[in-house]
Formats: sequence, structure tokens, C-alpha cells
Amino acid sequence: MALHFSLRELEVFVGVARLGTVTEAAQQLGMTQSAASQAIGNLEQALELSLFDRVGRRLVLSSAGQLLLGKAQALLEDAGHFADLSKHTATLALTISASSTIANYLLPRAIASYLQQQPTAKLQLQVGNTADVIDAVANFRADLGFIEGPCHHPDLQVQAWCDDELVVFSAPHLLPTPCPLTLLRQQPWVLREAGSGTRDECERLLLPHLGQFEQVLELGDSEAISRTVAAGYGVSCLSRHVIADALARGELQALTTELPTLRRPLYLIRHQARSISKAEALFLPMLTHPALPPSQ
Amino acid sequence: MALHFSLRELEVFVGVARLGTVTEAAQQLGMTQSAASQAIGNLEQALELSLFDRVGRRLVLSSAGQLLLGKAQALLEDAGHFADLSKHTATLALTISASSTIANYLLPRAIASYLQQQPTAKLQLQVGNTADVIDAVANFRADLGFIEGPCHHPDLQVQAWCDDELVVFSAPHLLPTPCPLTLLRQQPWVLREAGSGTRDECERLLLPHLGQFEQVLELGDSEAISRTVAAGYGVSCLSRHVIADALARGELQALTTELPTLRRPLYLIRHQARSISKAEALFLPMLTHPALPPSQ
DNA sequence: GTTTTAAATAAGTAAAACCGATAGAAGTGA
DNA sequence: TCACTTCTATCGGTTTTACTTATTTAAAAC
Repeated sequence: MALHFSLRELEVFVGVARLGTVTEAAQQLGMTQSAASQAIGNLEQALELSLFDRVGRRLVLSSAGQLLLGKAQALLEDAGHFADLSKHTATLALTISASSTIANYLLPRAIASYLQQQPTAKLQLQVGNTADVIDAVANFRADLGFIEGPCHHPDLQVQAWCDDELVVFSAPHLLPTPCPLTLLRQQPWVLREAGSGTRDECERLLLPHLGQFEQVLELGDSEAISRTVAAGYGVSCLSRHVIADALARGELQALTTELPTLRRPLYLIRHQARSISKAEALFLPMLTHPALPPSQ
Repeated sequence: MALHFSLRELEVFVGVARLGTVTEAAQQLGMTQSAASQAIGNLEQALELSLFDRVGRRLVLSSAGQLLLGKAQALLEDAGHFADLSKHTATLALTISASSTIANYLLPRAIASYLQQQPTAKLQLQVGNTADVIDAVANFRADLGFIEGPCHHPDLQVQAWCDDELVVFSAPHLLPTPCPLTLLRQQPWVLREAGSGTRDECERLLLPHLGQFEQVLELGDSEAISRTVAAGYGVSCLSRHVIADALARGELQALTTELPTLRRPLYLIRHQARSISKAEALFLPMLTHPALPPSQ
């Protein structure tokens, strides 16, 4: 069943209740007294009750009117908030889906810059593996996706964004650096779980040269891997961004090897059917030119 | 500044967002696909943003749309509550102003009966002295007023409601009963403050026979007077309703005197310019024929 | 390619919101 | 008491908006 009153009528109701006269309320609302009077009449008819008692040439709120006035004001206030939200915030709503390495180490700076420039913007960041991200973008659950591996979904635009360097590392002094491949082959490896983009890349880049991992400890979180290796167990291969802090603090050492530099491209994906929203237009430049200096 | 969108448009928005297609939403809302499509278009124009992304021949919520959908639903829900309130409750809104004796001892039974029969009704009871009550009714702050003394305000309808018996009483065995007037004249009196309807009536009824009160303790609350007298100090004169419990428990004794029975009429007042609301029409019979048995 | 299905648009119509004018009623002041 | 003012309600007419039917356009389905 439809609602039989309009927000405009509520405005008139509240105006008349506040100012006490139809004439003044009409003036304030930029309409004629006639229109305001009719609006009140229509609203009373729609609600099937008297909002005002006509006493002399004055309108005084009836008990019912008093009770409804508060609700009407609240409703109008909410409607105003709705309009404000749409003007100031909702245009800048953005949902991003990204794999964990990117979400944790590459995006924060861009996000911080963006939100600093657009303080009213709403941003949602979902973290998932590559398949999750692709699915989210393909099914409109996210506007933008960031993945570490390739993507061939027909509905998606895939765009190379930046290169990520994978670094082989160990605890300091555990191994010599440069480190010969023969020595590396004998180490136990600490890697992300199968299915993770980082793991896939590690295997794609390393296995051709190492043959096979001797022994593998799988940990679901990069930070956990970093700490485990720092504690002296095995070697690993992760994005330089992930271990940058630990390297700087001397808790880990990067191992130079005979391998070529291990680079992988990171991709930005969008649904090709979707137009670029205002929020996206403002966010995308932050990826390459963040306004904030690097925080570390 | 006016709001540039309507509740109807929000209904369409929510409908389309929920059902995923304009056609279905239009059907459910009892309008044509064309009208629904236009409503969405108008709303987007009013809010100056895209609520949906047109992908293929389907509409999927944009990020902005997602954000606004919840707010829109909440707004519509509130609007529905507003309509419900007006239908079921607001028609039964009633504000009563009464002097304290009446409010505390005469009205509770009527109020209880009324609210039992009309569980959704809203009732507000203000307590004040006779002047307060008259002012509240005359200035539309109350629908109904109950007073203990006369009222000659030109805008008000005054209607005798029932008689109240004033009783002279003391602590048990403090005085003989019947009690000669000569003895009564020597007692200290405990009375309500000047300006109270009960005090005025006491003076009007008693002073002609007693000449003057020997000594007067003024207390602002009838219950306080009752307890003070029960404690053995002086005599007083209050409505029988106030001391009924104490009399029954033997904490006080009513004094028979040579005075005629002390009766005063209680009045119901209304603003003559005001029509009788549905709530009033339902409440007034409760005054004379409460549905509940006397509770004491 | 053909058919089907859905959204957007066009054009016309019905409904409503609104305005100007005015009647009626209630205070105001000589 | 009688004009005079002020405020509401209502009438007739106009503009605006909402809606309908018919058509166009584009994407899926076959």
C-alpha cells in the first residue's frame, strides 16, 4: 500500500506548527498561503485526522498534531540527511576488493591520500584471494579490484598497475649472500598457502630453477611468514613491500641469488560495463601519485 | 531549501534495488515500467548521481546506490510508522491537566479504565493548581482540565463533574467525636498552602463557623498532611478520597461536628472553541462509568 | 540471424500542485 | 458600533508533474 502523504506536506505541517500561522509558513516556504492551506488540508485528509484545531483565525496544534509533529520533524530531518548524504558522500562511495598483500602493503598510502583529500568519502576495502577479487568485481560487489595474478574474465578490464618485486630472504647470517642455488635447494621453505597469488608466483618463478621445494611450511599470512623466518626457520619469498620493515630493522636479510630479479606485475581490474564514478576518478590518481609522502 | 525528491521515488528506488528489474518493481508497485523508469531517472537527477549502473539490460546498484539504499529503506519505514501512528494512535492522543487531589485520587481509575480499553492511546497528565489548569486549557496546552474551584474564564466551558466531600479529621482518640466546635477552635490546624483549591475550600467552608484558625502548619502535599495528623499533631480537613485508606486502617479518625456536611463541586473544563476529539469522546464516559471495579 | 525480453524514450493525458482572487470570520482601533 | 485589518478557506484557472500507451533500442536467448 502506498503512502498517501508527501514530504512537501510534512514541510508545510511543520512550518505551520512552528510559526503558528499558515501565512507565515507559506511565506517561509516560498509558496502562497493558499497552497499551504491546501497542503494542510490534504495531509489531514490523508491521515484521516485533524492536525490543528481552528480556533478563531488561528490554528493550534491538536493533541494528535502535537504527537505527530515530533515524528514529522524527525522524518524531515532524516530526509535532509539523505539528501546531504547523496550530495556530499554517496557520490564518493567506493568499494575496493584486493588481495591481502596489496591491501596491506600497497593500498594504505593511496587510501590515506584519498581520504585526506576527500574526508567525506566512504570507502570499503574487501580482502580476498585473486579468485575472490575477480568474482567481486565481475558481480558488482566491488568497483575496483587489485590482484597479483593474471585475469582473463571476459567482462573485466585488466590493467597492469605496477610491478612487485619478490625477494628471497632468510634470517640474518643464516645463509651467505649471494647464496648459491645448491644451498637454497636444501633449505626448508615457508610459503603462503596454495591458491594465494603470492604462492602461485613463487612457484612460477622459483620452481623452474630449484626443481622442487625440499620441505614446505604453509602459513596463511605473510606477516606470520616474515616472523617465522626472522626467528631462524627456513627461507621464504615474499613481496619486498611485506618485509621492507623487517629488512630495515635487520631482522631479515634479502638473499642475492643467481636467479633473475623476480618481478611480477600487479593488476587493476574493473568491470568494463561500468562507467567510472566520481569516486573512482578521484581515487585512481592516488595509486600513482599519492599526495602523502611515503609513511615509512 | 526544498527537498527535491519524493517518497514515491524512494519506493520505486527500493523496489528496483530489491527486485533487480524495473519491470518487476513497477508491477509490484502497481505502475507501468515506463513510470518506474522515469521515477528512477528523476530521482537520480534530483540527487545528481547514478543510483544504478546500466549493465546490459540489467540495473545493478552502484556503490552510491548501495550506500543510499539502506537510508532510503529506513526513511520509508519511518514514513510508514508515521502513517501507522496517525491511524492507530494519534487519533487517541489526550492531554489532561488536573489539580493534584483530583489527579492523585479521582482520575487514576478513569485513566486505567480508558487505557485498558484503548491500549494504543497516548495520555499525558499534568498536575498543577487550579490557576495552572485553567491556563493550560485556555492556551491549548491541555485538552481537558479538572479543578476544585470555580472558573470564570470566558473561553472555557465549565461543567460540574462530581461532588467531593471534605472531612475534618485527627489522630484516633485525640479528640472526641462528635467534637464540639469550641474544642475544634483550639486545635492547631494542618492545611495545604494558600492558593491550593483544597485550602481555599477549607477556608470558605470552615472559617464562617470557626472564626479563625488558631495556629496553622502549611504543608504542600496532602499525603504529608495526612501523615502528620496521623502522627498526632493537630487536625486537618481534606478530601475524603485522600484519607480513605488511612481511615480504613484506623490511622486517622473522621470527626463528626455540628457543621453541615462539607461538600464542594469538582469541575471539568474544556476550551469552548475546540471540537471534541475521538480520544475525549472515549475518555469522558470513563469518568462516570469506569469499566474497572474500584481498586480499593 | 531471428526471436525474446527488458530499459529507455516519445507523445499524449490525467492528476496534482500551485497561484490569484475572493469570501468569510475574527480580532483592532477609532 | 463600525470601519479596517488580518488571517483562513475556497473557487476557478494555470502550470507542473506523474502516469499511460506506444515505440525504439539494445542485450540475451535460441
